[in-house]
Amino acid sequence: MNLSPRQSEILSIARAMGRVMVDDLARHFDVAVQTIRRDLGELADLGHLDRIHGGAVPRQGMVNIAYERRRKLNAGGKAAIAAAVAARIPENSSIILTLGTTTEAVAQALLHHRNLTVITNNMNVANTLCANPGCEIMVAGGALRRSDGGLVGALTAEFFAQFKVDIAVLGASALDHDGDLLDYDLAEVRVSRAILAQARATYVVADHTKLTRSAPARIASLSEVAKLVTDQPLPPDLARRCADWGCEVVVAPPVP
Amino acid sequence: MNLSPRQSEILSIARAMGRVMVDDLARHFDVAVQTIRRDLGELADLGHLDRIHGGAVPRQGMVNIAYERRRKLNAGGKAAIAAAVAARIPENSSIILTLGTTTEAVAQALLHHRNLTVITNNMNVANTLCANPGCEIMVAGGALRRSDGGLVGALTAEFFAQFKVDIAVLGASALDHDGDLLDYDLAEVRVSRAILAQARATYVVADHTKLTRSAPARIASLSEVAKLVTDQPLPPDLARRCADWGCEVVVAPPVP
DNA sequence: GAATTCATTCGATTATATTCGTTTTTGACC
DNA sequence: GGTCAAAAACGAATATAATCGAATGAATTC
Repeated sequence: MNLSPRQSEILSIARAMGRVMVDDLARHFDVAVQTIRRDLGELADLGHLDRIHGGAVPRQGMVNIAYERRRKLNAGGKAAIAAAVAARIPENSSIILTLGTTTEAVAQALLHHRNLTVITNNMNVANTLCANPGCEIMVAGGALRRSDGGLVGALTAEFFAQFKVDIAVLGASALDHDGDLLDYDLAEVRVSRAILAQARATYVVADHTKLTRSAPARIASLSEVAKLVTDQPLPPDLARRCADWGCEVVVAPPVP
Repeated sequence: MNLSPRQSEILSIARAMGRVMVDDLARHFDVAVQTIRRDLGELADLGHLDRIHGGAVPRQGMVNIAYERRRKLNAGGKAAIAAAVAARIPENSSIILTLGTTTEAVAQALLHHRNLTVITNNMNVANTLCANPGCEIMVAGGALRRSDGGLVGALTAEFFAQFKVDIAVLGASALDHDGDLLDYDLAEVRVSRAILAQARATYVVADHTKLTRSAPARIASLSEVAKLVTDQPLPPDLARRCADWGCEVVVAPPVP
């Protein structure tokens, strides 16, 4: 999409002033505030600006817009799941955190746990948990994927093979009606499978939006998993299947 | 969640002053103390601050004060060295970047190189080069050291053993008169030695402050190194020795 | 134990998303 | 050129959501 002249000017004003306000811009261009809002919204979608209440600021850094948007998608549900998972991870334990925005929310929720050992192939998780001094962090080696800060590939799987942890927190791109965990990227699936083998218990985190999606590669079945933590009740047939498998389904209560 | 402008400013005030008080901030921004409290609470939840009674202090996680200071120390010299090194790294090549603030400056200077493969055990380097889409990044696995974002340990050394690169850019804590590269941490030294073995050519980066320092562990001798890039001429005896060894000494011209 | 400071709730204000109808622009065709 | 239909841009109205400040009682510091 091309920028309108007004949008270009908004952008240069924003960059020059460090911040623009909706009202000021509406007066400056003599248009309605809704029009300005639309412009700002589009500029934000294109990654040029960040919306703030009442205006916008030029975006600094952060390479990946699509990923930022994914992170905001159902942020409430993810926070709820994260809190529920964190409550089920005891202090003084060792865990693996994998890729995915939900997993990153779990890392946020673990900021105040003490004496954790966290092994992760997610740069965002590592950066987040840096702020928790009571947490030893092992970063898995591998090729860095810009789109989400993930470390993937054969070397990553090998790395995980050297550990054995209490709990693995596994993300997934999709969760189908048969209870299969699915993903888009085969390299990532291999890593996930290696992780599954190295954990005494596996918790899968997946918000309800994952139930309506599909993906080509299969990671595992919920039958191999100890808990599924989600934010809305499962469809009855899947819930029954989980019960048969002994996979505990945790529906996280919303956090206020 | 995105930080509001006020939250960002609170954060930078906190980092600059070492501490912020609720009342002061409320007066400074001309808002109610409850509003400030809310901001501080959110910043604390995000791991940026720690609440104390009446205010907050910056959380020292990865935002290591000592490290930040080291990074600012002789920043000009480091930038000069970085530019000189970047000029000597051709595009379409594979390199290793190790720990150290000077190495991080090199990463900064490589932001516009194309088609690089960079292998690093430095989280800061990885985060920086994320912004360069023409650069494939491999992150070495290992234990994350909060003080400098370094990945160290036996696993890290093993990881590097699987690669062979054109150039390794090696940092060092100290450089003594005999031309020995020294470091404080034995685990890091092991990694550095593993790297030395995996590179067709090694460039050592060390600004002049490293010449007056010492450290207990020996990484290698300059005789094993192709180039030493520094920011001020070496003492004559060391310069002569480097010449004998065939180690080219590059004195980087200051950048304007 | 007195005084701050804090967390929480509530309501008021303001900003936002969304929808809809109007105006303007565009481009194709006669 | 002129006409028309489709598309885009815009503004108004509405419901939703975010922000802020005041009030309350609990927790804390001294």
